[in-house]
Amino acid sequence: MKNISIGDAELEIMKVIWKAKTPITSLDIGKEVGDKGWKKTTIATFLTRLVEKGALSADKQGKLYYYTPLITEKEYRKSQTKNLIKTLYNGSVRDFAVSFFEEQKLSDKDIQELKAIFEDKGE
Amino acid sequence: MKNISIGDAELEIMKVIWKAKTPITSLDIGKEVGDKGWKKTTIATFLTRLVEKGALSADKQGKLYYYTPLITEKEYRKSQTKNLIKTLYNGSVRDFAVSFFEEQKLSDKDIQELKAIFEDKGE
DNA sequence: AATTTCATTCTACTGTGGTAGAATGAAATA
DNA sequence: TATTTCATTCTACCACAGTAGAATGAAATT
Repeated sequence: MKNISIGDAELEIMKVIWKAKTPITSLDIGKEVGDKGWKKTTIATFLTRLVEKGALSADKQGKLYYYTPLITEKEYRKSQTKNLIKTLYNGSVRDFAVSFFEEQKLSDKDIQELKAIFEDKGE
Repeated sequence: MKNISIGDAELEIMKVIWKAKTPITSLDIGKEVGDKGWKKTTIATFLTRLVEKGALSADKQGKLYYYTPLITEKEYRKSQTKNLIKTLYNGSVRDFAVSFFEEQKLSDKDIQELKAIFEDKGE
């Protein structure tokens, strides 16, 4: 469970792959991130590095590689959140949660929803 | 309100300065972070860079510089949290909050405390 | 078969952060 | 005053991430 470090640009690639739900080629990735203006080779570099880091696996099917995530988006979000709490709140989830709710503006509806989650947890 | 980027090691320095509450010299910073095993010049580099980035101000009093934070720890925590939500949850505080509480294990006491905060907010 | 196409690989440049030795300059001390 | 001390500055190296041109190799097309 090593902490893979994924850069901002690399993360955009991961997001596309996560969203795809099924193995995807660099061609399709390129289409998805077209708005970023990245060259094909740039995307290829990101893919290579993500594979090296163990964030993706690459399977050659015929002439193309199909990329599959080795970490789920959920896991990644969780590890990043955990890391932020460790780094900024001394690892105290409680401290984080308290200041989070003090500072973020949540709508009444959001609060209701969270209360509901708590009720579930309380059982 | 530009987003200052502070590295992990630099952040350790910031933490010491935040904790100090009052302007502090690199000498005292060095004492505080002694366990990190950083050389004096390493700490000096961090300080210089933090000043360049606008995270600190440096005031020469007599022969020494006294460093003062230009961002508060609270502001920094907030901006980092906001950034994480933007990066990983499409900017939706609600989505973040929901999955956060679904995944983190909070004690009953923590939950009580959070409920209390909600009550306050609800008024 | 010759040529074009195009994904992948190789190589490389840039900026930033972690790290620190060497040089500097001024105050403290001998 | 000569010397030592020591914070600050200068310079530099490495790793990593962002970015992409050039080379490669194999399939598709002519």
